[in-house]
Amino acid sequence: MATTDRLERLIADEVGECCAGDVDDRLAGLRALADRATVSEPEEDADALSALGSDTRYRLARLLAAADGELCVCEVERLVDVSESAVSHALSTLTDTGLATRRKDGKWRYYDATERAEALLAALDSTRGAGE
Amino acid sequence: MATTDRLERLIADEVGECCAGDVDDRLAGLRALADRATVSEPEEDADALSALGSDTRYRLARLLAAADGELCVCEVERLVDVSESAVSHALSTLTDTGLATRRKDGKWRYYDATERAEALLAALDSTRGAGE
DNA sequence: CGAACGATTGTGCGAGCGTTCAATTGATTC
DNA sequence: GAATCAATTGAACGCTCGCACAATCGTTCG
Repeated sequence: MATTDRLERLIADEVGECCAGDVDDRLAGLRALADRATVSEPEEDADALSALGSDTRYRLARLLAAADGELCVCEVERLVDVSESAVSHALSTLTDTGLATRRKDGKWRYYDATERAEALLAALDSTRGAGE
Repeated sequence: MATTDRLERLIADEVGECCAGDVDDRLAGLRALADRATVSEPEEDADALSALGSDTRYRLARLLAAADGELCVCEVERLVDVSESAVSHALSTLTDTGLATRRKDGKWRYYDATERAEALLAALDSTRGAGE
């Protein structure tokens, strides 16, 4: 691990003085913080977020969430201005990352937004324009 | 706009028969859906999501949210395994996308998670592993 | 079976992202 | 003012991602 020089100076700046014990305490606090910040499946989370972070996938998720039920691919396709292939790719990604569900019915495929997608979009809606 | 052939066949499959009025009704519904799915600042949303979608930025946001107060860059820096510059870049991106706040105090810079970041992380936590 | 159809999948290319390295900015101290 | 220090910024590299195009899969119907 790196030197504790800078951390030592930070503590000295903050509380005036600093002894070795203070540095140890701060380091222990940081380790506890790291533990607290650890979640079970961080990659799943990041995958879902970056999936929703693409324009077309974001729009598709909005559409699926706004619909009061599932939508057929051929319906969604009319509402975005990308190719049919791109829509299929995007919906597959959303499904793989737990943001949409897929149901087959004959030749048709129906998609719907999952609880997780709706929760993320709701989180965005409830904090829009909030500076802090 | 493209042909309505496929949509017409979908409606015929779903409800047995289909007249021109049915197609028009469905199209009107889809247009209404598109309106409902439109939000005021979609790019802001997508920027925030893709910002959180990067591994290091996700970890940093988790740390800031788990801390009960602001953190100095030199503290955060010890908790991730990337360069100091990368941490700075990541924190700047989080700040630009409304997921973190920056405060200057002398030589030191303190960052904190915004309400928006905490809402998104909470949404992920509350839906972890939920297949839907 | 073979044709028609909805949807998916693979490929290739251009654009954008994340990282490191090097240089710089602001602020503090001597 | 020069030196030191915390942090930021810019440039460049490598890599991934999103899209369109073409081919393919799975289903339905004659």
